[in-house]
Amino acid sequence: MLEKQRHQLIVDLVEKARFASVNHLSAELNTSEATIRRDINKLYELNKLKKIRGGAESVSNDSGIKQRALSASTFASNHGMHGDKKRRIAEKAVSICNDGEPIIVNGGTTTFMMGEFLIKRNLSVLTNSFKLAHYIAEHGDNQITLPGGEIYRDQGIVLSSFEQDTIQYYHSNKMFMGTQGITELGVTESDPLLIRAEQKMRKQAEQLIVMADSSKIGRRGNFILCPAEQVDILITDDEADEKVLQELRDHGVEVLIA
Amino acid sequence: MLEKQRHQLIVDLVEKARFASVNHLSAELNTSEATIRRDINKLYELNKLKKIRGGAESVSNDSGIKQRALSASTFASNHGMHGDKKRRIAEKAVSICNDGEPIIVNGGTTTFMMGEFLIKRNLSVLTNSFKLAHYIAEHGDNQITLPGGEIYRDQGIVLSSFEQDTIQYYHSNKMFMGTQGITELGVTESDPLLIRAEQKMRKQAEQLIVMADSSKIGRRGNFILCPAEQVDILITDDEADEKVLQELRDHGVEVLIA
DNA sequence: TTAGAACTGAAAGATTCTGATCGGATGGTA
DNA sequence: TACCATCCGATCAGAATCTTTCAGTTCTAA
Repeated sequence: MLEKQRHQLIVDLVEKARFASVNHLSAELNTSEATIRRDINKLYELNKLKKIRGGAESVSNDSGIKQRALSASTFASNHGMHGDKKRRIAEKAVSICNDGEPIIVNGGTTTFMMGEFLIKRNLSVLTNSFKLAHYIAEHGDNQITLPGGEIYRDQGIVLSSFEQDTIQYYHSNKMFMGTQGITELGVTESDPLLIRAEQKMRKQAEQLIVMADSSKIGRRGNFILCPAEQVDILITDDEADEKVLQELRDHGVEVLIA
Repeated sequence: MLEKQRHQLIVDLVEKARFASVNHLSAELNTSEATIRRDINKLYELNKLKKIRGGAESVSNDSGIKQRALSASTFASNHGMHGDKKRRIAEKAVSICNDGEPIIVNGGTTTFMMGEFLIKRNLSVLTNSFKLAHYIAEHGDNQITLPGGEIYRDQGIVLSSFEQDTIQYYHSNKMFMGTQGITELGVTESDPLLIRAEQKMRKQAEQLIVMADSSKIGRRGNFILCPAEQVDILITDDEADEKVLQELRDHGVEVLIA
């Protein structure tokens, strides 16, 4: 990571949380505390943040609050029932990507959490999630590609009614998607719009990777998206029903525990 | 690969991601780091990018860190020299649209201000401005269509390198665009990227409506976008040079004062 | 075709950055 | 106050990056 990028991330993190400790920053940016201290000193010289014992503080009172409101909504979902699990699953998902690799990410709350980890990596992302694209555009420097189409606010996605699409020029090894439920019968989704969006992108990727926290395992949603055989990898957490997982393995699904 | 091509690619990559490391660029362009460094130096001389340790940074966005927040920067510009004028011009632009009408809006700061008024109306909007789309999606309930493509952070636009595009299915009476300068010789723009984006969308609209505050009237930018004859309506403010306006009228441009 | 200019990749040396370490400073607690 | 844990700044070796130089290649114009 470039020094400038690190500086930007530090300021972002400080702005977002109002305060950030040296320890936290060094863990977050995967660098030594010495470097963080040096960075904080430089940013302090530039008046980009306040230096306080133990870390750094946001320099602006006004805009700080505004920005917090913005990002608060994005991370509000983090603290849901299965927030932590989802977050770890998202982390695991990003970790299996290779540097520089182009990936496809479908809209949804689970996949949205990949954003936090994607911005630390150098991956090229195609996503129909307007929210994810916006998050990465603001916080990261990944290359981002959006399909064309209309914005569906409720789903937070961009979807075109036409076959011709920017997507067709994109190719990737991995496509990531969330799900409402997965059983040995297949992957299900709750919203037909999401299904259409998913199917468009799925053609362009070789591996289909499904992310589902344990509450989704063995559950069935309203609409069937695809049979279990077509899933290459399932990422879930350690509370998933082992019986269902075994059935999925029998259908050729590789199961990863986050 | 020709040097010129390489330079273009480097600038593109830097624009898209805001940063690019020497290492990454040399891998991406399949050339030695020595060459990349030389290229970066040349492009730096030409002010096409900023040189930073480890790589290069996008030049468009000066003070960087603060402005990164896509939505925060939006109203900052409101308070610029011509902020009020721009705002009134944007208001006028929206006012000439008919309810329910589909319109095309090109990226840029002036056109962005249309957002504030668009959300109060019932118009269907096609825009390549990621910022504008985000603003309307958050604050309004208009139907929004985005072209597919990659996100260019500094311009805040989505642009595809391919001809095939969602845009081609869209048709509209009116296309709105800002400009860096307009004279009887034509409409000019500062950023070649914006030109590419503009020309794609222009084909889909019947009327071309240019928005330019008085400081832009009679001024010339770096790149010529189109001759004055192709402009149907010009919206400007009451301080515009009347002599230039008359010349434009003689070229068939209808001039509206906001 | 040839001479000269421009470009490229590689290597050497200078510069800057990073991570680790250590003594001293700071804040909290009894 | 005395003690402890933690944090900070200074320092140094090693790593990464930058500039310069040089030799080989490609391009250009006569």
